[in-house]
Amino acid sequence: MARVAGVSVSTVSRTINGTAFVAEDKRQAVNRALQELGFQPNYLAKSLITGRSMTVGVIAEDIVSPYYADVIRGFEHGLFDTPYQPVLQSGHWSQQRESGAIETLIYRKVDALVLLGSTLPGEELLDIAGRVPLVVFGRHVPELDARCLTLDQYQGAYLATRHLIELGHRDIAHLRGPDGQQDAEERLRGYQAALRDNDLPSPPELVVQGDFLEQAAYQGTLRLLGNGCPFTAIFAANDQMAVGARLALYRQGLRVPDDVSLVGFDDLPGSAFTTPPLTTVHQPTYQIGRALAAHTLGLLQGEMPTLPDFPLTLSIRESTRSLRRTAARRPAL
Amino acid sequence: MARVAGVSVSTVSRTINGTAFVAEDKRQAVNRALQELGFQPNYLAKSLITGRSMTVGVIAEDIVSPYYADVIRGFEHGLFDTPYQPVLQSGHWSQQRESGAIETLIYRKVDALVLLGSTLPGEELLDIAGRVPLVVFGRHVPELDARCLTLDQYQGAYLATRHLIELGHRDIAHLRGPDGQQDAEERLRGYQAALRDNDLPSPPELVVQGDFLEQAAYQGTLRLLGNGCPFTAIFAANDQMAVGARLALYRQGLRVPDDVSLVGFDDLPGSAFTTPPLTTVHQPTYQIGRALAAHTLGLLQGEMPTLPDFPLTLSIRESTRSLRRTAARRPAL
DNA sequence: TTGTAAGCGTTATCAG
DNA sequence: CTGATAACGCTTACAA
Repeated sequence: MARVAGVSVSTVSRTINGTAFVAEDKRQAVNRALQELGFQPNYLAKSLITGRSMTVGVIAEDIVSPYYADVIRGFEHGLFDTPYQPVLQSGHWSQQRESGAIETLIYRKVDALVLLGSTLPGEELLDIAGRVPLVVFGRHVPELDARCLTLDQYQGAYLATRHLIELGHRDIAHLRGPDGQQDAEERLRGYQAALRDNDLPSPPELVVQGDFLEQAAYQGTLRLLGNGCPFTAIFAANDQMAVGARLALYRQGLRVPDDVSLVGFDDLPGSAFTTPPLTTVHQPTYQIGRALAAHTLGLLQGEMPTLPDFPLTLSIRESTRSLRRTAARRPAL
Repeated sequence: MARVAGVSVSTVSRTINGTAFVAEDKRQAVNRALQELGFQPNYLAKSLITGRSMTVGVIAEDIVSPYYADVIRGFEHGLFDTPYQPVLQSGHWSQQRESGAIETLIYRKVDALVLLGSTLPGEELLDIAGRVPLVVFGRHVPELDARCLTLDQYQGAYLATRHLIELGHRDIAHLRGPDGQQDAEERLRGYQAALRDNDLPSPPELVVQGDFLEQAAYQGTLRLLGNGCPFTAIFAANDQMAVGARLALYRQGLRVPDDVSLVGFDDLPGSAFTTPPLTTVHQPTYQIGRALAAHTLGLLQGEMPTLPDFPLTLSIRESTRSLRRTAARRPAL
């Protein structure tokens, strides 16, 4: 390449990277040779010496999940027109897979690591943060406070439940997420707090276990309808579970929202198009993705950026309605 | 590292990679030092010399789309327990973005490239195939026949339409995908062929334009209902559009399947849980992902693997019903 | 079996 | 402003 242009390799490097002034004629000669050979510098050699790979690793619990997918989209957009490239990997909800993915990405010399959800213990995350700039979403580690973006799940659940209460519902069931999962626990607490604050009972029979997926919510709703404890509304711990519940209600001939009001959590892309469109707690996933990207970029430039706060809001659509216009009743089996 | 173990760098390299026999005592010394220092070889230096990065680039039109997400999941699973790592990028349905993503990945020296859908012209793909082992899904390029995995969209659409015809429907509308998009055109052709083969009319007013998204399908269905041309069934070009149509019908007080039967295409993860569960053309996306992974692996090992055939099947659920049990009628406005 | 030394393709340093 | 030349951290002949 340098030979074709008739200059030294250093001059080629300088023209390509604009690291120093190069005389006009030499520069043109280099550019001509560049064109002619379709030359591309070797990224590996470059990174080997600069010590930076210009990539940022992103590990999502599950790339398939529409929830994380939207965060990823925001993150990607945030990195457009930036010299940095996102490199995605799945954690597959497994500590082992997640550790593996992290090691791989560090091994590949990513300049920063972004975790979209994490099943790893805090100390392990702390250890990783010592090896590579780390940004975490959906998981709070006290020692990593400035690098963790979390949403107030408790508040979101409280909002959702209060909405139902304000509509006149008194018997509100909850389809909860997996046992021990941080978000699931927070959402349960928010639900319970809203009931308590309004002097409403919260019988344990009205809380049924789920795993954030449709199938379990479907089954759970059927059990709920069968256990003899009346209710007029359901707060599902996420939209996928709300969809499962909605199908169970449909199969039992119960109308939403006429017979049972239904609220979800997440506001997935599809939730505005369920029948009826789902009232749900909106998570600004795309914006979160962009904020994570901006934060990472700042970190990479040696700044000490801070993460913004994202309050959760309620998207009120058509799956909830005032109880005052319909008689409170136990749904028919 | 070599100093700590008291051996030469070559011996370290040989123990790590098992490239040659190393005396037991030295090997142990090396392993001890490895542990002690938490040493990790530099991937960049290694790849620089071996010329292989042990990564395979995957570019999906849209990582957010549940359709591609499932293919990706299959692909990732297919690469588990393999020295190869997938590296994902989005093409964002734009030729420019897609080209950019491809260049980046080639620049990063991926050992193979997998395209999940592509908007690029065939000749460009051909050019890329000359630079790096290429596997393409959802796009057929004659010169790259052995590397292209495509599904018979025509056949799938034919199946869906014939199913409706067999149920007694005669006036079947079609919500088509974007103009010029290969799959969309094939599905339209399959729909038209099924009608023709059964001596059914296919008035152009019953075909409305869409873009594979819910919103346009919603609007399109409203137009369909307003244009005075009666129909008893809708074949949507994909599940997302079916969902949009279903909401429009709901808003107009039309029941599915009682008043209008509805068929989708793709069988997305959520389509089994819409209300009612959607009858749709099933694409074995996860299996496809695994097949693509196996094929890529074969290619990387210098084999000449062939891609399997995936016939499309119909998942008959609850959004379609026989017209014989209900009077054929023009849906009320 | 092991060590030495020559690269891999860049950028950084330092004379000129 | 430009050209040698030394790294970067590894693998792989080639010797020993």
